Amino acid sequence: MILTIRDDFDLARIADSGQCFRFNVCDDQKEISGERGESSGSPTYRAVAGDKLLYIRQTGGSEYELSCSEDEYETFWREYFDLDLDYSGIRERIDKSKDPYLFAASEYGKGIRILRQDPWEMLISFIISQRKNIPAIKASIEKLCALAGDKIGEEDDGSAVYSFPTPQRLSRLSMSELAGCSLGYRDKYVHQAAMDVASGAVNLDDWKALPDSRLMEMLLGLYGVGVKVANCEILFGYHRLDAFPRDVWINRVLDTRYPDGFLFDKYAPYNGVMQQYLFFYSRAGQL
DNA sequence: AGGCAGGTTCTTA
DNA sequence: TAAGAACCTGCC
Repeated sequence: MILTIRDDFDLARIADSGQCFRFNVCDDQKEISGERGESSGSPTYRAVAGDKLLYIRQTGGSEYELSCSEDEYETFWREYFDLDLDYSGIRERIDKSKDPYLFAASEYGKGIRILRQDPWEMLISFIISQRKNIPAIKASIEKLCALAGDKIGEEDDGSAVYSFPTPQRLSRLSMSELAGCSLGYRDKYVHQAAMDVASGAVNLDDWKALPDSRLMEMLLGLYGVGVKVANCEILFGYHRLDAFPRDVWINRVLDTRYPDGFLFDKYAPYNGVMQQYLFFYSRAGQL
């Protein structure tokens, strides 16, 4: 299907923003419609979320070609891309003269959106993320999916695409199988989280109703979840846009650029969006 | 070869 | 309550 998106929306920046680990650019000139028309310019991206698979490509200024049906777009991907929230309006809250660094970061990261990803998938992904770089995180997640997910598609080269494992499937993996996914010392965290969710002892959907402070408490009660991972889960898994995960990059920015403090009050309830701009900008070497 | 990567847990004072 | 060490693995 063809879609028009006028608000901030940049596939390359979203894919590289660090909030998602199964949203990648396709190597060669992947065709979406199947016709072998000359696909000029912009590359195709592949997004995998839960058991959904999407190919998407920018075809014009604000026009995009998606591999899904209009029905699947309306029931899933529209919400996934958070297309009902006005990100350019959020950017306009930044005062160029009063906060020049964030302004520059927001210009650099224009087009980033906070995807509405699944709490379960985000929990496992960010437990795995601790003390790993992004390629290593992605590699571990793909191994888990291949081991405990279902085949949901096939690439042009014949390789299979797998869904993210359900809690039940993941909880049934042995420790040696988990070790085979290069999880390192995180294997026990992943196993315990899968057991907790699969058994029903933890119900991540019920937690959607909790106030921020209670949600944070519950997350910190999980084995292998500390403050940073909990904040990532709150921002990316529960889409609470004021959460502000502090990792090494963000701490570096706060230390060097905001010695007198970041304007959290000013940017509420969208501090998490600002965090994404800062993270993306600093990680690109702009410090 | 040693250090480090989107941290958290465990141990010790 | 607060530092400091230990932790898997892969890649400079």
